[in-house]
Amino acid sequence: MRDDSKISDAVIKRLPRYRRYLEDMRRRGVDRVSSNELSRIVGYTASQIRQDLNNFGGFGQQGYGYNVESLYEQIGNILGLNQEYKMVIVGTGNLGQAIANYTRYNKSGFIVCGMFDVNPELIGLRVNEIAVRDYETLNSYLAENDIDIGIITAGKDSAQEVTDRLVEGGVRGIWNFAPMDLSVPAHVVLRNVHLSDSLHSLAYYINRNKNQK
Amino acid sequence: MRDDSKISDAVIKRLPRYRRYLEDMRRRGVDRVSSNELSRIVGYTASQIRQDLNNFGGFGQQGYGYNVESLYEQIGNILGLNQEYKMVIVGTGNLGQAIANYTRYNKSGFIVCGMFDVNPELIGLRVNEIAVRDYETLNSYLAENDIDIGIITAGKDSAQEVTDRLVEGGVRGIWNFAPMDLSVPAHVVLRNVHLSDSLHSLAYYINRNKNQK
DNA sequence: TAGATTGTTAATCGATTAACAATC
DNA sequence: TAGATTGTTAATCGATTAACAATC
Repeated sequence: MRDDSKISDAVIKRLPRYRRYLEDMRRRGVDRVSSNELSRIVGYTASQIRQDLNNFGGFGQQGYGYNVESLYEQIGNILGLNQEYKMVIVGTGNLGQAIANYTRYNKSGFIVCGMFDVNPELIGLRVNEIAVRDYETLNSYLAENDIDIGIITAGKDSAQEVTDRLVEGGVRGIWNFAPMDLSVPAHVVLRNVHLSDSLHSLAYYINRNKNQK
Repeated sequence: MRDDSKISDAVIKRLPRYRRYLEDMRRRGVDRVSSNELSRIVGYTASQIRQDLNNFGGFGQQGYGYNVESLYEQIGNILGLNQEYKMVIVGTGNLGQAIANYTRYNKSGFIVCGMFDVNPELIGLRVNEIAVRDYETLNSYLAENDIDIGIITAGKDSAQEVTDRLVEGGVRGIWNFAPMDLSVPAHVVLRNVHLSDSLHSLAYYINRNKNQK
């Protein structure tokens, strides 16, 4: 295995996609796949697939290809999906609930342990079987529980303040849905989901297509 | 203005981000900005900012920089945010509601006109002031209304079927939240928000950081 | 005019693709 | 063994950065 820190983000972002298709094949009972076949399915070139995988080691076998089950597992290991991650969600609106729901159904290692909100009407309610706690208790909750990931589905105005508390509380990663850029120390990982940015770029291509007609 | 079709997606994805910061400056009453200042704020190099903008024309002025208000407007125009987009949401769970909510508050040109679901308990309800309609009526609704964007917040299993109906109904863009890749004809734009992929890549970096300590 | 900063060309860097020897 | 397909090096392509002449 190479020095992981040199592997580009572009490669890392493709891994979950490979894994998604391998999961599919695995379920369908396919047990081997060549980089060429995989290429046709996932839409990257066979060469790129081989390059990507060889950043982490030789998972294939000449003349045979890749074992689907094994490659699926290996990619999971690379991503760290063989572990559990404890998460808290700050902001219990529809988006926060949607995420809590999703991770609950989709039996994965990402476990929502706590949900927090400032709204007194929500505090104490059970959302998706998880009690909504008072945001004021977040600090003490983080002190008592070893939380890996903080999910920010709170409003833009409070997002940085929430972030600071989460970082202070020892989370190692932040998944941000607020439409702004947060600052975090270097040892904390930040991943943004900027929905409006995504929608705006969609608008661009819609117009481009229209103009071409 | 150059041939838009040659502009890379990387550039397009940066535009909403520029615009976001310009909006901020504009609100704070700043009226000019140099590529150097902008660089410090948005985090791309000044060189890249100038390159990006010059794909679409010369918006700056030598010795002065860029006019904040004007550049903000121009980027909006490039993205097509000076128009309105009619949207339908298929799948009225938390995620669908979150999006309906967001676009309603955030006074933009993206208007949710209809929401659709298969669940009889939801049909007829008003969610965020928009009536939830029977999914079976989607075809006729699309025939009668000129819808630009279809938002897929339905489950994975129905996502492709929903897509086909939306395409058949004449939408020009699809914003997909289902955790799978859809096939659409070339004239329809597809933008995916693969939340689990995003979370999985976050997991990778969390582990990398941990291992480095 | 002098200083500042753009627009744009040229240089560099990195990522993707092609090619092929190694080997199952 | 012959055929297939990987792992890996080399070539290409594209995107980012640097540099600077143009010009406000």
